[in-house]
Amino acid sequence: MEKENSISRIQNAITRNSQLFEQLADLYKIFADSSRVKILCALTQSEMCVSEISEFLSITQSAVSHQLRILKTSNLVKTRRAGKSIIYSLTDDHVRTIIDCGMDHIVE
Amino acid sequence: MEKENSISRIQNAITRNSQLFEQLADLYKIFADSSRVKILCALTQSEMCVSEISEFLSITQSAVSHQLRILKTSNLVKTRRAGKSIIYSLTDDHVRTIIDCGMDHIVE
DNA sequence: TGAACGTATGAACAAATGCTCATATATGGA
DNA sequence: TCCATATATGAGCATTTGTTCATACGTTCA
Repeated sequence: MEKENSISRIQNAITRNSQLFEQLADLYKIFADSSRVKILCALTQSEMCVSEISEFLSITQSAVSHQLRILKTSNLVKTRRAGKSIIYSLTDDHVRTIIDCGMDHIVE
Repeated sequence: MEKENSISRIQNAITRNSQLFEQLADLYKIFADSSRVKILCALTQSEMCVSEISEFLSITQSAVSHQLRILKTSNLVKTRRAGKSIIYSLTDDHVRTIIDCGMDHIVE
């Protein structure tokens, strides 16, 4: 009986927060691609412009731009113009935390 | 110049650990679906059998089973038989940590 | 052993995803 | 103003992914 109630509470929490889980899944979707993870990880160390990222990760400039757009739309990175280049950097430290969190699990 | 070297070091680290980023992305892929996140979050609170999960999340038994297989293959959940039921539970606390980590970002 | 229940699984299909290619936009310098 | 460089973007395409449906497998109990 006690377990029943407990589970009911969980169910309520989950159905009530269904939208929250969508958001959570959407956040992880962003990290669920190796190109994006590499980009984010690179930006963890230093801000970079598109061509730098492209060269270092050996990914097409177009592909990098496409991914950066996703990252920017999600507010994980921000931009600043410097002449002809556009320099990307992390919006805040959450990215670092999330990556570290995943790394911890992998190296276990 | 100093920045050049710094970036080179990052590049080396990234290309050398390319496989690591694949793994990281693969890990996040698992959390990148709302059904799986819900399942994992439910299991965060209590172990459950398939039909319980199915009922609580309003997801088909078949769909739940398919997702559970993915979670088990990834070693995020473990199973134990109890009569006709198979009871699923989290393998360890990493799942909790990762979910919390993402939640922190969302509620910011 | 046979029926009922709980779970797993394969095939098929629709939707989402990430890349490439071509091209557009924007900036700086001659 | 014209050209080169840097970045963005749309269309097309192949791959991946999650669900459904049908069915198989496994356990319990009469």
